[in-house]
Amino acid sequence: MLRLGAESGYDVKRAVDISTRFFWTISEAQIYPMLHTLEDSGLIEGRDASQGRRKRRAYVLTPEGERTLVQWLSSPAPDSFEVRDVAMLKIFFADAGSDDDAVELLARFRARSEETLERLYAQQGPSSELAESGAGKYPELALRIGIAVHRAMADVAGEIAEEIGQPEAPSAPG
Amino acid sequence: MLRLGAESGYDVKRAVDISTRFFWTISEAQIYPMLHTLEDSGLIEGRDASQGRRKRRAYVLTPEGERTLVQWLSSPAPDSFEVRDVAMLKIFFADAGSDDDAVELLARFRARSEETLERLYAQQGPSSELAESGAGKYPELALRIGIAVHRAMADVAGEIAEEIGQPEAPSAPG
DNA sequence: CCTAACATGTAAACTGTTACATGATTCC
DNA sequence: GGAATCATGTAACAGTTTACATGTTAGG
Repeated sequence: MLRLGAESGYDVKRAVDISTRFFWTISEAQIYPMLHTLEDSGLIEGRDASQGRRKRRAYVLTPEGERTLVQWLSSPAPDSFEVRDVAMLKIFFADAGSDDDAVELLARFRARSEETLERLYAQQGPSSELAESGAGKYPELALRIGIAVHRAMADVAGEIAEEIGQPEAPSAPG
Repeated sequence: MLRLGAESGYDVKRAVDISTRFFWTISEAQIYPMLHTLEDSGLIEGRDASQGRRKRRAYVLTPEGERTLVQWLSSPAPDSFEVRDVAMLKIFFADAGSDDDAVELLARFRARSEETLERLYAQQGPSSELAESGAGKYPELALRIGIAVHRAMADVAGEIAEEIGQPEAPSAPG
């Protein structure tokens, strides 16, 4: 994030909240200790950037930090992928309840993705905070992947809810 | 999982590994203490099911456990959704490296989803472990959502990789 | 005979969150 | 004057994983 224009820990937190948070979150309590650790290991360098009495520390990547970042990008180690989704869990175990309950579950699942999509769409285009930060092209491509994923989730949830609502091959109505 | 046919802690772990693990994982070290906790609170009931000298404890849901499960399914509390994906993070920060590195990143991202898809497809159909366990219809629908998500990820990653490989509007070839 | 699968458990370590604590500055 | 935002930090807690520890049984 420092490489993409963030200077302070506060900046980093804000950047994460509007960009990576759909596939990686952090809390403030992690950031400040981590900045100290990174500075101690020489990957970033901080300088005092206090404005008047408000204290502030501005960091930049050191050449070694930049190298380490590039190495990490091309490291062949398997990239861990973890999902923890209570909504999916509820759908999985929905046989315990009624079909109506399950349709409700799927509706909520879908609504969640639709809401996420709205926020993701808002980040697209040249006037968004993401584009204006001049971060490069890859953050926007990551955004596109996020949109594709939530679009797929919303669509398939809608499909399934409809199928449950009207069971297949009704045996002679009336 | 006890409701879907698992009896022992070992059964639960196996069931998780072949079904929910794409949206919820657990380790063995969580299961056995949790089974004790659930038994203490009266939601499940265990009996000794040792076979010869091999000790084994078989659990079933109590009526109260069943009620609690159904309540959980219909509880209106927001369902937390967390993703932690190192591959997405690398794509997001790929401006730090070369386009070739990014294409490689996307290829691996895609391959990961394709591999996951193979395992998910293997669980579909009437001869799969999932279907044979007679768990009901919702586990299969959850599976369908997983397939849709990974299908979308693999497809969009392929698209993007192709776009980077051949930049748009080439200015007079040769 | 040996390996894989069945089966249960604990201790230590690690990661991350929530809540708390403090204070400055800007904008309405 | 008050709320929102900028800004940094710590302590306690919760949740989870890794590594260890142990023993049985079935099948090649």
